[in-house]
Amino acid sequence: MRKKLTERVTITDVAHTAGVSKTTVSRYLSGQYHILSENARNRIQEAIRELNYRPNQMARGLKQDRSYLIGMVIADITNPFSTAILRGAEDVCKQRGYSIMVCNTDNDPAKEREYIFMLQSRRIDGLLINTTGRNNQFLRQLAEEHTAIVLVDRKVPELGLDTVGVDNELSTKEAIRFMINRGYEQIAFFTEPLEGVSTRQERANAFKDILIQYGFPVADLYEADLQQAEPLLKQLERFLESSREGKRAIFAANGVILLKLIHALKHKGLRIPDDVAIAGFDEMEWTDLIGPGITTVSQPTYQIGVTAMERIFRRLEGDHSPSQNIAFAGKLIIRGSTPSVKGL
Amino acid sequence: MRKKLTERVTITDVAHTAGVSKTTVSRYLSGQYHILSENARNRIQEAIRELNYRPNQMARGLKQDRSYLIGMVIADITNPFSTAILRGAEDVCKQRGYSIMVCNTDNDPAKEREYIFMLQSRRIDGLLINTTGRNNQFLRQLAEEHTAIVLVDRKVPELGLDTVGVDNELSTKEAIRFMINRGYEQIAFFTEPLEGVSTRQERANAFKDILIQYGFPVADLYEADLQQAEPLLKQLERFLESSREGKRAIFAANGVILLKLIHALKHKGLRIPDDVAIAGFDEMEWTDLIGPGITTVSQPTYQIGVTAMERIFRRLEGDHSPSQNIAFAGKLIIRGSTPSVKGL
DNA sequence: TTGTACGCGTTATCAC
DNA sequence: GTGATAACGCGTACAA
Repeated sequence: MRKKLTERVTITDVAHTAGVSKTTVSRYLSGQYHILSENARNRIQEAIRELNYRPNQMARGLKQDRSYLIGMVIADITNPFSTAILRGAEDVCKQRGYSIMVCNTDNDPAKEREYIFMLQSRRIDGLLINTTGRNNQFLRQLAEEHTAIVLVDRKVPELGLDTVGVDNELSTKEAIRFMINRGYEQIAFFTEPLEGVSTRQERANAFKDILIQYGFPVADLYEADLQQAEPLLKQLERFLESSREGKRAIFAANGVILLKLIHALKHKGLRIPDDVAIAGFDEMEWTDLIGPGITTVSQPTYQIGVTAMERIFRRLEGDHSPSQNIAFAGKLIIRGSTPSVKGL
Repeated sequence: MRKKLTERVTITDVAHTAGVSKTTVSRYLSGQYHILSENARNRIQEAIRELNYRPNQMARGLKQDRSYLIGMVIADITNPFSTAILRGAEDVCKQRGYSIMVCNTDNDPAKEREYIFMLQSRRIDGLLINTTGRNNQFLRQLAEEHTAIVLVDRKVPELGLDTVGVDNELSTKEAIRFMINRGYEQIAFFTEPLEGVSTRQERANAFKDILIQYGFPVADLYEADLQQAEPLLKQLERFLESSREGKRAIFAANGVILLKLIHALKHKGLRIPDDVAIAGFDEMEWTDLIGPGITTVSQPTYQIGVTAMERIFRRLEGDHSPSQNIAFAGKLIIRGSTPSVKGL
């Protein structure tokens, strides 16, 4: 056992110096002031101040079978989309005395699984997860142990869990329709691999649907793994070769790929929008500063975080209603990267 | 007391189904395989798998007086600088089975204090903090309770704690010297309020020193609170009115103010670098994409996070050597926003 | 209004 | 190699 060089102050110490019992102190700590004599209350308060006592959450948690801990499992904390959500989630947690444990998975199912286990060991009360979709059995397990789980951004219908995100179909259709109306005749949809990620699939499907609806002959859908740089470059070149400048545009399925595409275009010496028009998901702090400004679909990320966390607390408070799927409206922000095509 | 709808699986359950004692299971859990018979080991392993047992970290923590928890207190998790550090810290933690609890303070000392108390209640083993500098007494208290504390980015000399960051003096001087050599005759230094924040002070002082060294008559130092938009705009206008285009440049003390300045310049219809040259701290994902590219001082943020966390673990392992001040070299990344002045 | 006694799930001690 | 037992710090029946 670890040597305690400084003896920690416990509830017993407080009880002693206040001249009352542990029970009374415990009542004080949980705010049951009405059951306490004013005398006791004052003495306890004084003792706590004097001893600098802080209740041990591990002991409380053990006793109450509650950790007051929320796990947040995200693919990449470096992604502004994720941190904005985290920000919202954190604000709500703070207010309630909960803390958030962050876990970064890099979209790696193995890492995700390890984290789920760890969080399970810590007896988290709630979990906010942007899942790889490859650990459903463990998530189900967690849910059975009465952990309140909310899926953020990515859905897994078979799990029947609360979900919070943006309305992908509507937002994508609005954006693509806008581009069609601006006169683009070749519109490419760039996305990370679709497999298993609902968000990407919903956006890709919406893209295809709307193109069909407008009588486009083909849907140029490009999937690229972003682990390395080449796949995206290859796909981009494929598109550029098969299209004519002036009437072509790119739509990026999320902020990460949007950024990489802009980098790639710059690298190839192509101008926005003269050589290629571009737009995509995720408003970021820099999207209005690049070239003529980048047209984006903005998601209410902070609000998503707040809402997701509020659902968790609702569940923790005993709400057993059927699972909800909360989809916020995205907002199309039109900028110079998608001007009307010449001659319209 | 909370009702347990599902009985949780405990070490006792595992012991029963494996037909051994709790002690033996505990030994298994802590990896003392050499003391166990192969028979016992197999049966325990099987029982754990079958029951889906996960050891309760709260109970372990309570017993061992260790939480395996690290607190990370940052001003703004939305700032890429902070998340990159978090990323590094998280990677190191994961490897050791520790978890990180994130706390967002908005640079508000009151919030910071609340978080320190909460983390204290959770008996965190380590703390990585980007402090407001206003809660020194509580940090000292934490340190006395043998929490390993590492200050990130901002120093507080009086606390005598380990510190990890960038070499502000060197980096700033290199950047300003570079701008002087490029021919700028009026260089403004923009920063958030200096008071209490070592990083800002060190950079501001380095700026003044180098200007004096090169015989500049005055050091144009502008402080602006970024809570609202106007103060910065006012300061910017003040500089623009007192300087001539073509020979003037701005240096931003960090990434946040750099971004806001670029926004402000765009808002005022000023071109970079024609009307004003600009450079500043913090390389970000977009700095090479804006206009001719923004000259920046890049900090090894991920490495800072890794290093800070490694120091925490060093301390936890019993290293009692004097506190260190680890300063990484910044890297000047030269781009088009700071061209040579015409006529040089 | 207050206090006694027990248990939460785990590990450490000590004996076998 | 193994196991009984006492703690860790707290909350809560139950009794007073």
